[in-house]
Amino acid sequence: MIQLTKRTEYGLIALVHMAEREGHCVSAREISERFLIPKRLLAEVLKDLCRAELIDSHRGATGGYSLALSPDDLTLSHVVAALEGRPSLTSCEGLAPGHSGHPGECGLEPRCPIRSPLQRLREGLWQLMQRTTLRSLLKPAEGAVALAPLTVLS
Amino acid sequence: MIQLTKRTEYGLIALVHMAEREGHCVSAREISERFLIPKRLLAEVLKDLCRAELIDSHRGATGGYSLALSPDDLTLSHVVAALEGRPSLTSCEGLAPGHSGHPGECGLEPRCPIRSPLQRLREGLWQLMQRTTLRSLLKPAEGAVALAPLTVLS
DNA sequence: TAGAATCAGCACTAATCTGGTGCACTTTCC
DNA sequence: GGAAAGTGCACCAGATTAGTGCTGATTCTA
Repeated sequence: MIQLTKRTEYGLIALVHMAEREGHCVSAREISERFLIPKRLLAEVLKDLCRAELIDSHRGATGGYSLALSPDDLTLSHVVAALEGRPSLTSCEGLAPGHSGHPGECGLEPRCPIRSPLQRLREGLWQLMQRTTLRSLLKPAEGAVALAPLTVLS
Repeated sequence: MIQLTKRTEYGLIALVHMAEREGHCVSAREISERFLIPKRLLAEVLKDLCRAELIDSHRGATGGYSLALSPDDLTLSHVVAALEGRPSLTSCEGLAPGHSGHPGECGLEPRCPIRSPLQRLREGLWQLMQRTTLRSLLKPAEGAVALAPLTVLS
């Protein structure tokens, strides 16, 4: 399915909130109460974002989370990679374009006719995510400009 | 998850095969044997493609399927829409940009901060699929040209 | 120094989705 | 009339996702 998971959704909401509170430390409780997100689940998500070094965590009574990157540098691709892993459009796609990893992964290997073109498509989707910065998610009106033209050639 | 389902994958493989045999009638059995796809599942997929009027079916002993559209007009967006439904990146997105359908669908309705920007992103993804024609999937080498530049503005 | 508030780690459950199958039926060609 | 093809509906099993429980570690504040 072509859909972001709830985890990614919650992660993005949290990141947007942190960006608007830049400089401050935001607790999981605050976010979960404000946006009606299950607190425990949000905590899992934030933990993963922390492991991916997209945010910093601060323990203790007045602890919480804050952005580790500027909203201009943090992109949707970072978030998706941290919470879902890098997307592979078809089951037989390898990781890198070179695809030196698991050559036998695709049962249709020698005859699969759609593999290589779909890899290009995935690259296009990935570019789209790489160009979608957290900043562009902040203010719906302004953000539009940040979604730059995308080319899917070669 | 950002991934096409097996159904879509099988559908694309079948469509590519039909395009290469344009004019002929291709049976589900032929495709399933050639590409090692479970026949019954493929039949389900082809049925859906038929309902979406992307292919024509011909019953009887020498029956089978054939393209209802030219490979230049049939796009990935058609196939995905027929087999998975139009993608909605987040759970709270409505169908149309106007979103007059289910106003209460999103529990975070008034406060969800990522909704509108992600709708724009989805539009970008959708454009990407609309510009990916069946023709561009045919010959990996030539097809590249058909993936035109994509703009995600406004 | 005690307590409260916070993050961290692990395991677990329930619901949903996906891939795949069974079977009986209809249509059409030979 | 029979074989070969598509159609319709229901069903099963495994994987994924959403969400929860509980315990422990850290750190601020009173």
